[in-house]
Amino acid sequence: MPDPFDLDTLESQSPAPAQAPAPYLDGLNDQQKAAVLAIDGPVLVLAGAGTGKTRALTTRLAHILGTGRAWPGQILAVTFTNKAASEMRERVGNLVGQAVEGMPWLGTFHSVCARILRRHAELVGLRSNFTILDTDDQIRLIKQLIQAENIDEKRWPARVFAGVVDQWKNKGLTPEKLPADDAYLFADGKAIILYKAYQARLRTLNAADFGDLLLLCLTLFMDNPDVLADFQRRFKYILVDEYQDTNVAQYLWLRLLAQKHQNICCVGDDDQSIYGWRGAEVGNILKFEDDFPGGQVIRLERNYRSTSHILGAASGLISANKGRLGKTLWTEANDGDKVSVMGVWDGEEEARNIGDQIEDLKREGDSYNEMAILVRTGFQTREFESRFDTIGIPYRLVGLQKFYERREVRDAVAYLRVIYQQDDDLKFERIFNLPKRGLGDVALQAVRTVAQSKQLTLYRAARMVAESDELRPRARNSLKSLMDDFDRWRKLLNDMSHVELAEIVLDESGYTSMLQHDKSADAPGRLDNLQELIRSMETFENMAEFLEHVSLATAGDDVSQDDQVNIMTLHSAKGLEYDNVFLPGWEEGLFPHQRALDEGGTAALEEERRLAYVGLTRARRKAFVSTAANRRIYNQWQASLPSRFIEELPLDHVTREAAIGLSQGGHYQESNFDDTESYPMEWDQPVPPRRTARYRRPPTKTIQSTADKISFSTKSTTDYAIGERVFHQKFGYGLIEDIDVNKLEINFDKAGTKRVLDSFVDPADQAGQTDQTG
DNA sequence: GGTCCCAGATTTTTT
DNA sequence: ATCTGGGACC
Repeated sequence: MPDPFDLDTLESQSPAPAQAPAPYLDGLNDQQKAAVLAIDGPVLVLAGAGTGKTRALTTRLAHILGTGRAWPGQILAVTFTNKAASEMRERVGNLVGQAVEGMPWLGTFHSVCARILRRHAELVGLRSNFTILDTDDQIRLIKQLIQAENIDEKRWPARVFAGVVDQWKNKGLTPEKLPADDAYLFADGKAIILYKAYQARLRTLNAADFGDLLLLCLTLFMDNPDVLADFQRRFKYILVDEYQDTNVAQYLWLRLLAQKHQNICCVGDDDQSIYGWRGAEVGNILKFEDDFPGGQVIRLERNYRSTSHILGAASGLISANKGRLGKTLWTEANDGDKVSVMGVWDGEEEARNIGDQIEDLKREGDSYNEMAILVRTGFQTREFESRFDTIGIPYRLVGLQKFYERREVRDAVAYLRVIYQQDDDLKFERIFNLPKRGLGDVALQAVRTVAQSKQLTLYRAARMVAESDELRPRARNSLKSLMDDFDRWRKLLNDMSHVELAEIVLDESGYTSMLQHDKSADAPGRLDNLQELIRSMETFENMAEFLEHVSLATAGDDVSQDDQVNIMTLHSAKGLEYDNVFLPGWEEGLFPHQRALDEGGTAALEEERRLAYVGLTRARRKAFVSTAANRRIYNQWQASLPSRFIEELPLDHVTREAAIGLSQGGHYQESNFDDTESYPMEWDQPVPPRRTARYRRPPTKTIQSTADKISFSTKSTTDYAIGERVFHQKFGYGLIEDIDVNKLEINFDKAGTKRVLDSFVDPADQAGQTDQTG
């Protein structure tokens, strides 16, 4: 058998086709079988939620390998996340055994591109050991460039430009291809200059950011037809997961690679496209048939996951979207319970309610692991955390804080990277004075100057500065000792395991003791994380493998064994499923999110709706939607209307109820809630069910203004008028000059003209009476 | 060079 | 409310 890693011996040969029986087809439905067997030519598999996509997909891979159509090394299989990639690897492995080991091209877009680039780095101006920058490094670097260009950093923050660059790279735009108008996206037309400078700087540093991995790979292919031809010949079969999430660059990349054999299979679901905001093009999946004429489209429509009420509710909801490819999901499962829609007073009551429901379910025998709370935005988890802490429900926050993004982990990795590869200037800079060792701006500047004038890496320059009289004795000695440490550690690289070395470095660098002496509350947690990092290193052969993993990975995907309720955002819930799913915060402005309503138009609203669809379809047995009448956001109370998505749920599949807090006082009319004519919820008097110390400012005023409205407005209005005199805690008295929804432009007597939110001011004649309630 | 304080910002997330 | 980054001050 030829070496699957060697391009030249492979060329276009393939293993002898074998007519093996196909036991793995047993138990697949007809559509799934079709998706497995349609091997030649372009195929689009439209896989609805819960239709057994992964099973079909992995079986397809097993089928290609099992029938001898291709060697493992001739299959390109790309996913978006490491998690999806490893799941696929594992499941294919279960079907075909060892052969999966030889599938070097099963991975994320980024890891596959990195692999290709490391082979041909010199063709795009890099060396094969190039560093992969993460977002943090990227922003750090851009900040330097912005300063160098004398651009006001306040007005034009580095992180914004990082976002702009990312968008360009997602679209496959190199600085040369950038439309002239795009220059004005940042810093009054200097955007192109900055972009060029940034790219040049990356090349000098022998580094690539995430976007570059794809973009450079694309450039490599387009500028080097022979290289492209090699890969085109090699990849006899191409498989793409979550095709609806591909961006333009990825799409172009795939199209180039598929050109020769045309055996590309794209799997996805247009109804689950929720990453448009970061460059994903639903268009890619919608125009598949144009791009690949003669391609087959196979629909997986039988849902194996949810009850028919849940499926009915989700299908009804998503049917409000236009421009879908269209699928009709069906199930043979029984009806189950209807989707519960609950109205509550505020976020606190919502958390209390869901907590109670969870306890009931647990008492009935369900496990916490099979329950999930899916929120729209991160801050919504707070309310649940504190409630669950109080009543003792165990929970885990999924995917909210990424392991490798934690500061201490990044610091530790920076040390290891500099040891392994001393020319990593950015990482060197990161730990230059960390822990504090008396090397501040002056020292750093001195090193930079030398590096620049002598064209050296920071590391080498630092060595020189340490030997010179450049710095004062104190700093000089400190630097010298740091450089000696690094030299010593580097020698140890060959003598001991990467794990042992990491322990020694953390210890000797003083990083551990810095944390041990840190009296802040999170220091112990940080130390734990370092322990965890050391432990996770053991799963890698050597330092090189570990570092490559860290660059491309985010997760410490160790799902703990305990029985815990899962709390996560809707986005990170994609691809997961639970018996019981709670969907809190279905309110206009929160979900759909205000920002989507404000700036994204119909497209953004539809994406929000798909997000709701994703949320509902995560549930196997029970789904609980809730909507609060009041919500505190950034410490401001806001009255809110039920999300339009609630209204879009077909009545046959939902039950609507109000929480105790709303019905008890008689202010809330349940009949109103059941009657779609009278949506939104109404109440006679906006009296909160109870007040706590934290409930400082009952949202009385705003509620009255929204309560008489019948239609769904996307913004709440203010009840102030231009010319009205108001009082502000901080700015004093002033006159309203302009109103934009709930933002007031006020000319203050003393403070001048400011823009403030209406909830911060009171009518001048009531000043001092309305705050400090409770 | 280090510490303290204030202003400003705060959707969604991968790699 | 809470976190971060930058600038002022010791």
